[in-house]
Amino acid sequence: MTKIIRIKDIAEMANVSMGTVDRVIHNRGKVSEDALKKVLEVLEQINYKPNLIARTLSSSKTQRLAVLLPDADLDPFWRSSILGIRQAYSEHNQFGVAVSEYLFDPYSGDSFREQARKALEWQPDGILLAPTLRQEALAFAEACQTNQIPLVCFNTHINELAMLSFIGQDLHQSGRVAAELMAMMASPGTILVTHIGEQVQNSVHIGAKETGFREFMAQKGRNHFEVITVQLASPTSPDFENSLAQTLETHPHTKGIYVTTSKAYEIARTLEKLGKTHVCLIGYDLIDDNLTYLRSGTINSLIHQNSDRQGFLGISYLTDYLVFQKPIPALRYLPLSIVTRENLDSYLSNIDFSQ
Amino acid sequence: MTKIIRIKDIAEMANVSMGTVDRVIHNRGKVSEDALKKVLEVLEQINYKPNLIARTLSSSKTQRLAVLLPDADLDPFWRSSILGIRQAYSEHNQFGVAVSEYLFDPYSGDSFREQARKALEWQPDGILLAPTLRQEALAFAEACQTNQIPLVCFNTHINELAMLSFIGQDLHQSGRVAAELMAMMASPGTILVTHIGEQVQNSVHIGAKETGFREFMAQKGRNHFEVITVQLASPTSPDFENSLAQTLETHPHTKGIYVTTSKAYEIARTLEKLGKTHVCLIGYDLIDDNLTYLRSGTINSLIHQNSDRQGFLGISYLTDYLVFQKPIPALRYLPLSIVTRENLDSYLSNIDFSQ
DNA sequence: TTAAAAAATGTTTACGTACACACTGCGTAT
DNA sequence: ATACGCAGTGTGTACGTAAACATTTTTTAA
Repeated sequence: MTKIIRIKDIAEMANVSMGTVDRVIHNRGKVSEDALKKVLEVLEQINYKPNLIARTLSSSKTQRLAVLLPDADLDPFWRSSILGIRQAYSEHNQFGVAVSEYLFDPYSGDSFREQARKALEWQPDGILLAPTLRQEALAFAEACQTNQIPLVCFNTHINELAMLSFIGQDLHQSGRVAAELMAMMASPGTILVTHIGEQVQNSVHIGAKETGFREFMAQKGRNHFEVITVQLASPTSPDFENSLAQTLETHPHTKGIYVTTSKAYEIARTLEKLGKTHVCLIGYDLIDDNLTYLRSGTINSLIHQNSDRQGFLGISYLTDYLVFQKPIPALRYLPLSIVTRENLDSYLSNIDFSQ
Repeated sequence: MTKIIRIKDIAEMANVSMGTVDRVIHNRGKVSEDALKKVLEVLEQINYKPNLIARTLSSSKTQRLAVLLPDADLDPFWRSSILGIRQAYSEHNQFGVAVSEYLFDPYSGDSFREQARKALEWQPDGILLAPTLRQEALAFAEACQTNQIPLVCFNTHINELAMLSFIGQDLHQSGRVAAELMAMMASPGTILVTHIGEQVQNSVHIGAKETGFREFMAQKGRNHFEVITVQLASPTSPDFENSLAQTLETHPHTKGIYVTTSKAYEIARTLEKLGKTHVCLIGYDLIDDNLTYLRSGTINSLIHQNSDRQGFLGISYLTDYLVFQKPIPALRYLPLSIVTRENLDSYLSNIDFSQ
């Protein structure tokens, strides 16, 4: 059992005071070359590990974490992210972190900019961002950089955006998983890749999924499946049902539908109305509406994006970085979880992510 | 921002000293009814949350955690558990926990008893146990109870065993998931449920899986599948291959094999030799041998028991309980993760479980 | 009734770090 | 010569809790 080495011990070894050692460790300057050298030598030699408990207790400054993500009332997809974030907060607030949520309309640049402004106004020490809007996110990231505020992003990866860490999924591979499932479950025929009233800014995000899906199908399903991309109207518009019904008429051998977003329930609802529930339907995310149809069997499988975990890890990473000054990974891909009727509950029962 | 309430504040509010408050909080006795009442009233009123950081710093006693599980060299299944345990250790040792591993031969009661003895000899403050051997585990749990050492179990649930917390999976449901997958992937015909040279003590453990599997098949696959249970020789014996070959001859319409343990690779190897790789093979756990055959396609799907996470959580729970004196859940079921060729890598890349 | 024992209560210190503050020389400006 | 600034250094206190220790009050026994 190696005895713990304290700043006091280092000071004694280097024949200086604790204050000097402290200044060296934190690069606060005001140290003579002579003393600096002596302290560094000792540090080198003994591999000093600061006691994070003591450090946290001592500098009991609360770290402010601003969270910037779409309003779950406008898109239920984000509900689970929020849950993960709150869970992380409840576990970490004892370490002196404060979390403030800024919710924006995922399709409004103005809304984003306003919330971003408010977030910065709060003078946070770290920011967790869901960069759904490309241009706006880039501008915001730049603002963070000039203000020296560490930024962690989740869910949507934007290449050029400078950030401390990204937490999300491999979208390309996620498309391949969907295709694999489709090949397992659907009979040979036409497979639709549907885009539902999507905004332009999501194109990269969704494009990767489709590429992966088609890649797998080209390799493994060539002889059995014909993949066709269709654009449907927005579910809020009255045209939605018609556009789907018409598509199914145009492609009478449709055996499967891949929905690249969390909106599979919209398709499921319409399929049930049209009496076409035999079509194999694969979508994303364990939001309530999807679960209903997964349970009823209209949705055959969902790929779980682990958004809850994304949010949880986002806060955890920022806490580790700011409070404990631990290194955090630049990229964290979460598992591509396949959810079916039978293993659904085993995912739902995990409301807690600790660890 | 609600100001933090310290013991000192409580003492002032109740008109007693800090010492008295401390005694009340920790039930140390030596407090008059009068004072007790006053303090309890204040505590009731203000919902006191102790500062765990300060608490840990103050009582800087190292907690010793003994881990008792099978030797991964004797059964590779346990390798990932160890990884999770070590990961948890590396994240928690800053809070003053020491972890010592005691590895036993999973099929030898003597080996277990010896390691158990050594573990207790070390005088641990908490124990993490994989109770693979029923009788021995029960005896050990009793010893823990008389010694007042908190016990957390993982992987194998034993009903009558008194423990602080269990971490594992819902085995019955896991069988259902396997059946669901089988129904998706296999053509109609005979499905074998194989038991490979299993020991008697595992019977309960494995029985639950088979029951779940059959339950699903009875409900959903009645018309397509015939489920037959077969007992194969141990893979270490030369009879193994023969016993499988013969079984396949006896059941010529075999379209799927469900292996209730992590030994699917043994079947896969033999299937490849026999040239019968078209049989749909479903097993458990991401151990290296299994991965090879999952990648080659001979194994169609694996159910991931998240053993790494089980180990990680085991240590985390004990740390929370002993160091931070946090309440921990009595039962924690982990997700029944479905792993296929396409989402395999997304599971493997998650070497870190933090959070 | 009083000394001793026991119970109750109060006070102090330690945990390891961070940081404000105090102090020491030394050179420069007044 | 005295005051001042300044770099370098050392000291003290706070963070909130736990636990050892010291003191007071109450109870018990002779």
